[in-house]
Amino acid sequence: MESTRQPGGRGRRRPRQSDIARVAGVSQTTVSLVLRGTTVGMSLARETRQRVLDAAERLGYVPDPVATRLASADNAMLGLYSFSATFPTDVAHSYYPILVGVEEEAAAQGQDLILFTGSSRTGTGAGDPASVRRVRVADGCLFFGRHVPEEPIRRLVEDGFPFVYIGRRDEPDVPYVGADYVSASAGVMARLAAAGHRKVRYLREHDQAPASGDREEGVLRGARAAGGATAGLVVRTDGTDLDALLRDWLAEGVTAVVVEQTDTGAALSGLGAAIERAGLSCPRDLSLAVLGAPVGARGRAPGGGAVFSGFDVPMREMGRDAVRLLLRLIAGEEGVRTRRLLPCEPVAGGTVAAPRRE
Amino acid sequence: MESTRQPGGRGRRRPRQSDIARVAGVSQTTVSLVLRGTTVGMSLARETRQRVLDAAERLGYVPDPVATRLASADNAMLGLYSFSATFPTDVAHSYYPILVGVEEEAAAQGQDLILFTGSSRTGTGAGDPASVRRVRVADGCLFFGRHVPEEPIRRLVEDGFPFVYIGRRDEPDVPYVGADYVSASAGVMARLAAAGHRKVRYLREHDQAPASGDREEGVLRGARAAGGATAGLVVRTDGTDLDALLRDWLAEGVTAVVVEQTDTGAALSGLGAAIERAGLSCPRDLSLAVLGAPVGARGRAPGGGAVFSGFDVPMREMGRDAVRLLLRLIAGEEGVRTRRLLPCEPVAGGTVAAPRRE
DNA sequence: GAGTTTCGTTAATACGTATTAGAACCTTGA
DNA sequence: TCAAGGTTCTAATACGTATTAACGAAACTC
Repeated sequence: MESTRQPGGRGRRRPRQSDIARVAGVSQTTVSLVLRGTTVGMSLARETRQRVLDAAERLGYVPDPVATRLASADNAMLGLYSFSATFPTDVAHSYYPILVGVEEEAAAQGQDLILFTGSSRTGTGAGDPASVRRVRVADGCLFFGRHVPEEPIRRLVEDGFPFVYIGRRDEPDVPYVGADYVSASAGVMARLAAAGHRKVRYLREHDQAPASGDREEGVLRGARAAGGATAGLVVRTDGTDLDALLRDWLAEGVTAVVVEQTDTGAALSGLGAAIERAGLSCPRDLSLAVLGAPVGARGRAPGGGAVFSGFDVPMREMGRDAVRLLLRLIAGEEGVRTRRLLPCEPVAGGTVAAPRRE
Repeated sequence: MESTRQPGGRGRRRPRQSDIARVAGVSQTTVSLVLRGTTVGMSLARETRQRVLDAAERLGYVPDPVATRLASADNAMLGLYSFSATFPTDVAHSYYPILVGVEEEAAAQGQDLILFTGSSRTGTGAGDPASVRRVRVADGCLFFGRHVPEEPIRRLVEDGFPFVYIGRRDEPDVPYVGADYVSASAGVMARLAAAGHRKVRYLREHDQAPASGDREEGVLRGARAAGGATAGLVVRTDGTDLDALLRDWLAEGVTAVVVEQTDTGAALSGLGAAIERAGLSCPRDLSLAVLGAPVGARGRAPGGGAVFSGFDVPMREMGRDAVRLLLRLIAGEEGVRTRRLLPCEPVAGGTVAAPRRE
């Protein structure tokens, strides 16, 4: 690729501090001092300052983020690195609200966002250490995605580069902002028990992410607390025939199903379709609770336009909080709580009712 | 702020090329040549090369991406500036597929994206000239959003800053990648006429964007070509009572309605609701065509799960193509077609049928 | 009026890598 | 023996900004 800074022909080269210096009749150092805000002990004549500012304005100067960064300063840019595609192609892009929150808070804090792309490409591999290292052009970086290579993250920790993970992590020393899936999931089980359900099944996908493990732990904890039967509680959906599963459950006297909500939402949509195919209605024949309401699925519950019962994942707030935490880390603040779990809002919804009496 | 590069106390400084050079007993230049792969005309002794590689391996060298970018005069960063919020909060974020396309192509081309939020740091509005000028931190920039302040754009053109608008623009000298709404809309009218419709109405929102104007022009052109009645063809929805409108249309013998699809999709959803309230079915009682199928509205057509008839806006491809065009502009290529209109895919759909015979 | 402080500015350098223009040495051919 | 050419490497510099040390001039002290 041709150099950006030597555009052939018409296009003017982008102005740098030395250009301003020439126009204003001062040195590059002075320009830097004026634009950067004087360091302690430095003072500049008001008139000189104004001349520099005018020249900068006239030339349309904007600092080069890379050079600024190399000279070791902050450039008001936060990185955003996703281990899956940042903008997923399928409709159920469950991460979208996180982006909204990140953008909101970044804008409010006067930070721009650098979206690091290519993290999902097969060629370099998502966790390619060299790929992750790019994030250093930013002052700090947010990471998200369910599956994360540990090696590059460890490197960043060693180097002392400020970053925050969106979603709970097991590795020590990794700052994160996550959701308290354990409590929220236990709460869902408690509400099912309170509604009278004694035989409940938990449908989750085959997944190793912490977010999945936390939900399962919460469900099991809630089941124990409710004293209900827990044998065979958990079922994974890899290749399962959901229609057969549903029949078996009903035959066994299962009155409620808890479904994990993941990126794809495959388990939920699959089960919903099975319920409709069986000619059943929810919550009349079967109560349904969802752990983390799917973003696009409002009013899509089988057999009506009800909102799913369960809880809401505070994705937007996670995004916002992650930005705030990252900025404090960048600022080098002491005593910041670097591992945070946000509470999930319970959703009463319309897909859970008392079990039908035979 | 603490420097990232001086990890306090024990942590050893990251090795750089000069460290390798010292260990291997060569110059920094040689290290760079070895690690980067020799440039044309350069040759290195196999033995030297190996010594350097060994030293690099032993020291755990990883190139500093910031320095690399500064030295190669290529930040590999494209800007993305939206005149509305980059990540709209509401569900019908019709721009989303554009983002998908932009990210895909940027990743494929090894470019990162800088997202500008409009109101940054200065706290000024989205269209503020000072705000727009900030995009110059990137090598080039993509713009999108229906309503655009012209002044800052003109300024960028003057300065020769490479940028591409996503969506057609009227201003001369503004490179863009848009969709050919005129042809596509005319095509929809032609298909309606071919299906036997003689009395058609066009419902659009009150809007000044080129995308709206193009659709109207296409509809009118298509109507003329079909020789149908065009009097009172166009109706705008600002505050209109859609139920009354619908009644009138049916009384007049209107058999098909063409609806413009915009950001909000208000016209379409409003009309759909009116049709359902009137107890009518589509396409039995009224054919419905949409100019640019709404992203989230698949299977939401009134009275059934049909796909809307009309055309698809190739948003993803627009995003990809815009990135490609921008990179060619940045490279200073000559003879690039800088104003492109992409064809829209016709969608047969299920909401258009032959008019009902009385 | 010599010494000290303060003010306003700049020269020099650092950051880590890429690239260009040779230097030093060796081989070859006449 | 000398010029021509090739091979292997390095010195110097560029990239654009931040920072430190220092300098000249003016203002103050005694």
